[in-house]
Amino acid sequence: MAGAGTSEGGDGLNQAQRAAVETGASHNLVLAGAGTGKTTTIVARIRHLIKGGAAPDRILALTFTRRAAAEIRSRVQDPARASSPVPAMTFHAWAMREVRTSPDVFGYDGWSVIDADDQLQVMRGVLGRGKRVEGLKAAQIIGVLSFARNTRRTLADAIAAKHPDAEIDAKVLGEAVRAYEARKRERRYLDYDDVLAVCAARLKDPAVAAWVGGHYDEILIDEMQDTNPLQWAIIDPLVTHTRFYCVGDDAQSIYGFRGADFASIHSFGERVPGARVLRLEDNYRSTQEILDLSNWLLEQSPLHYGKHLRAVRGSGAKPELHSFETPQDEAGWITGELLRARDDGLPWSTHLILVRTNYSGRAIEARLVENDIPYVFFGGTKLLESRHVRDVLSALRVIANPDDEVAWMRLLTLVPRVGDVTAARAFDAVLAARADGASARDARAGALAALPGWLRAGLDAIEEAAGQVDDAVGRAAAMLQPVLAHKYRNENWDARARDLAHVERLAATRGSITEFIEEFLLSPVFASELTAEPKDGDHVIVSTVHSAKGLERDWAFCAGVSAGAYPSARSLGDVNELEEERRVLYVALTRARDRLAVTRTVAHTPVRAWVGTGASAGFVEDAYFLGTLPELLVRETVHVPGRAPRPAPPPGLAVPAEVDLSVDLGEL
DNA sequence: CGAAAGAGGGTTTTT
DNA sequence: CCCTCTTTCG
Repeated sequence: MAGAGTSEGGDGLNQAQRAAVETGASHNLVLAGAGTGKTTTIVARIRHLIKGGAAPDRILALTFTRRAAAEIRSRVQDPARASSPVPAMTFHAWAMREVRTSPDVFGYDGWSVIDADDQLQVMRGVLGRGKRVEGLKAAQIIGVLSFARNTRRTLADAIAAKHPDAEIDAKVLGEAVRAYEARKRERRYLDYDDVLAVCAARLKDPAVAAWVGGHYDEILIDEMQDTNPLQWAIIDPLVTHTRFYCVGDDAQSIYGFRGADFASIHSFGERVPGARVLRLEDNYRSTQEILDLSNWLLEQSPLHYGKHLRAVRGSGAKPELHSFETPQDEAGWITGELLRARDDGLPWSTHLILVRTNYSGRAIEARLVENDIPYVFFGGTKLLESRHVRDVLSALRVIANPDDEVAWMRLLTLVPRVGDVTAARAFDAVLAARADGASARDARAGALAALPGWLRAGLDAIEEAAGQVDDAVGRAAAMLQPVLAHKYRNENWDARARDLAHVERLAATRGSITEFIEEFLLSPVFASELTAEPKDGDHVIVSTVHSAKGLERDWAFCAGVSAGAYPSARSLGDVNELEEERRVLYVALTRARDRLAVTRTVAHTPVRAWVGTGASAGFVEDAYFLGTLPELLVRETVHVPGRAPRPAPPPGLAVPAEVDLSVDLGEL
């Protein structure tokens, strides 16, 4: 529990925390450094409001990741009193809930939410054969567009920010973007940014803002430093209609890529008139040695965070720095430490393993599976992102929304001997029949006549079961079972089939296909949550640093802190990106309570780089964050497996002058 | 000629 | 693992 362990008062809060919890100002910003009890304070504030008479459903806690939302929900829930749960959810989930609950206010009734993969398909569709515009691939265009929308800048500005070196004609790119927007509208798709944008646009109407704001006594926002301009556009109009209680730390801003500007938290007072700013500065989480290393990292920055964490708990063991030859050795050593700790009687929940990328997490995941160590991987592959689940859901989607082109194309190309061309023809036939007024079922009967009968029969069966979503999922999985078993025959089909059974179970309580898919999209379930131990069982946590904010454990292993990774090579040349990388590492280091083990591969050679552009550019002798690490701050161990010296050959070995290298031709 | 299968190359971070 | 390009198959 963050922030526990102080002597003042029976509620476990220190003086600064209590002041923050009981503040009477209408708007508040709590600036809280790592480990100072940020989540504790939010949770205590919510309890305080409820104790003061607020109805739980008049309080709203907004977060940026679904993990953080789950954390708040579970900690607010008082086991003693079965009060109705306080809504804690991501910005996106809340925005969508508002839109869905009040279609007469927001519109967009019957539109489908699409995720990044679907966006990509739509963009590819409008790009046509070349699949590129101005040298940018579909994914890059989506990226620029999303950056523009989240930062509320023009496309041209976003291009300049994201691709400063490329010569891109914004006009030409703009046409591709317009085509993408038109296609989305035509198919009634809302992408993630649309969900926020719809909300922001409608809240501009003061009557709508008053009405929405009137639903809440107080809106709490976790990790305020990650708020981007699009999200501010939702907050701003509500400021006069409800109270805001925001908690954040500029040193932990790591969502710049999504448009967050960590400096915006400094102007909170001007943006939100009458806001009181409170500070939490005592770290209750870590030992001083862990904070010394973290403080040192931040002090190397040209930016002035003005942070110096002080450990209330006092002194402990020095952080460890372990160097290995390969990532496999690294993963093997971490696994070995976990097993050793288990033998010493420590529970699996002692440990947190932090990785920079999903990709690098997989190597560790594999070793955990190998050793039967129960774990949950936050930020790992989401169930919905796996291909087999998308395959099955495509069958549900065409029932829920017969115009869902992406789903139709995916479903149809699953049929043997059907590729893009045949599928597109069939989809056009569906559209044409529907335009003539045919029912969805009749449209399918005509358009799919030339395709195998199981597809039509299967879709009809799914439609009949549409009210029972788990039944519908089961029918879709059954219909596709033969083709999927073939498609994934060399790719772990058995495990994938089990996933599909999980999806069926998840669907059990949902009211409609649309509701289920939307819930699944906006609050994704991680694959490992289902395949690993049950949620409440004792387990190790593997997490990307981005998903780990707010998490803490007795031991933390920060893996892959190698030269070329911190900072990553692609961030060199941009001070802002470089500093965000620094903050990522800072977040990682500050997760540990007692033992911090930083691991890395290969011997360090200095990474020299130019940082910045124009007059502000400077040459950095060693960009690697740990390149200049003072020896005193860590205990370093180099794990290079000693190569066993080869014994000398026995004396007098006969060496042939030549070896016969020709192949035996056999009988010709 | 379109579709399927196989080989090779490359990966940020989240909703 | 995921996407793309190339080769092979029907």
